[in-house]
Amino acid sequence: MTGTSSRRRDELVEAAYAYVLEQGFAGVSLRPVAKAIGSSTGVLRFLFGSRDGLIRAVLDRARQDELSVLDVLDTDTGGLAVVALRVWDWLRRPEHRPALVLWTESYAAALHDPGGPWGDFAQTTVTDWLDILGAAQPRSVRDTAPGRAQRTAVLAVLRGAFLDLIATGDANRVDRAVREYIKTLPRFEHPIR
Amino acid sequence: MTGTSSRRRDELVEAAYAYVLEQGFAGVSLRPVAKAIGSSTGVLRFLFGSRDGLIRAVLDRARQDELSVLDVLDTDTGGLAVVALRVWDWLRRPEHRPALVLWTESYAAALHDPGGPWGDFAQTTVTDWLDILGAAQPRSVRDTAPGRAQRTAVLAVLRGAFLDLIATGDANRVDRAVREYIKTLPRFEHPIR
DNA sequence: CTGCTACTAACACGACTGTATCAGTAGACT
DNA sequence: AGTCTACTGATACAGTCGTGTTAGTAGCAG
Repeated sequence: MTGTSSRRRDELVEAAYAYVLEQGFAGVSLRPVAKAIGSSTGVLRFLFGSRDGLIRAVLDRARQDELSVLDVLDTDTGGLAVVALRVWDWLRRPEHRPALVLWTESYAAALHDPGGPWGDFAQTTVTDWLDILGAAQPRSVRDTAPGRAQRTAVLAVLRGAFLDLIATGDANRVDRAVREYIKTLPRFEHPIR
Repeated sequence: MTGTSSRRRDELVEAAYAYVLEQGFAGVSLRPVAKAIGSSTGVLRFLFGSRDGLIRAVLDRARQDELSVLDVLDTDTGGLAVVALRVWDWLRRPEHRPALVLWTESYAAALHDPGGPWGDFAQTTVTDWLDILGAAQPRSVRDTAPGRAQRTAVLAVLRGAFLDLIATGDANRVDRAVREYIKTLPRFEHPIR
């Protein structure tokens, strides 16, 4: 009954997500969360089963937010370079900063505690994005080692760049770095549908 | 008296560092740490002042470990491409994985809690490494916007790549991505001493 | 009305947290 | 012998943690 969705549960996940975006996962304990979102530990435990259940629910909500980039992506046109640029334009927006900080925290937590509520978040988020980028590569290279290496590099630049950006805030320098890297990619390739 | 170094303090920092490399910073609480390293909460508080003091000491130790790459670096020869490759050869070694996981955790923690014991770790580690990479660039480009963008991209690739590596363990794919990226850098430039 | 579902409120339990206090010891220096 | 420094050990306090329990309500279906 704890994984089931319900009206109230959805509301509380949304509120808890907003709370965690501000406070981070680290400091999440039931009582403060409950107080902040207008609930109680009893209710949270009823709806989510446990603290880990709540964290899993919020993490799912965060993942869903992360994958909202896909709405603006359209991997069928423009090839890897254009898609990479669209992703970057999403990543660099200041309003996404809290989500990226939270992403970083989740990634780190998953790395040294794979048994925790984060599960295989780190591994999954890498392969998910590699798949997304792969969809923008021409069919001829997509399943080759060079093709995998290329999208791996693109992902690495994007990840490294936003890490830099959220730490230093130096948008000009980082933005320039990403754009000049993307320029080196083959442009106007499009995958065959 | 808490920041002062002493024989016993140094031993305990070393032991605590080893412990944190395994357990991560998140789960660090005084009693378990003390027990694991053969000490007690009273002693830890005497030598480090507080839990935050202990964390700062361990983080300092970790930073010192991270900067041990400099011993193998020699930014005076080979230019940015060669230096980047040397850094990558350090990052990709399996025995450095725990340190990189810890680095990621510290970075994330510093991002959403700049007032905590991590201080400005995230910002500092970026600028430190940009400086290191900058030292490998020719003097002619080092202080230009394109030069800064270039070392920013290099750092981004390295960071993104090891994030990928420690999550997926797919050494072949990631290694190939990094090497092929580095190939696109101007080679055999050396900075004027 | 009954009964069911979804949800809420209040309180208690044992474990664990960082911090505090204070008496005590081993070793070196004078 | 005296004193100082560095360190140890034990115990205590107040607070927070996740979890458990139990009783209760509002709304709707029959």
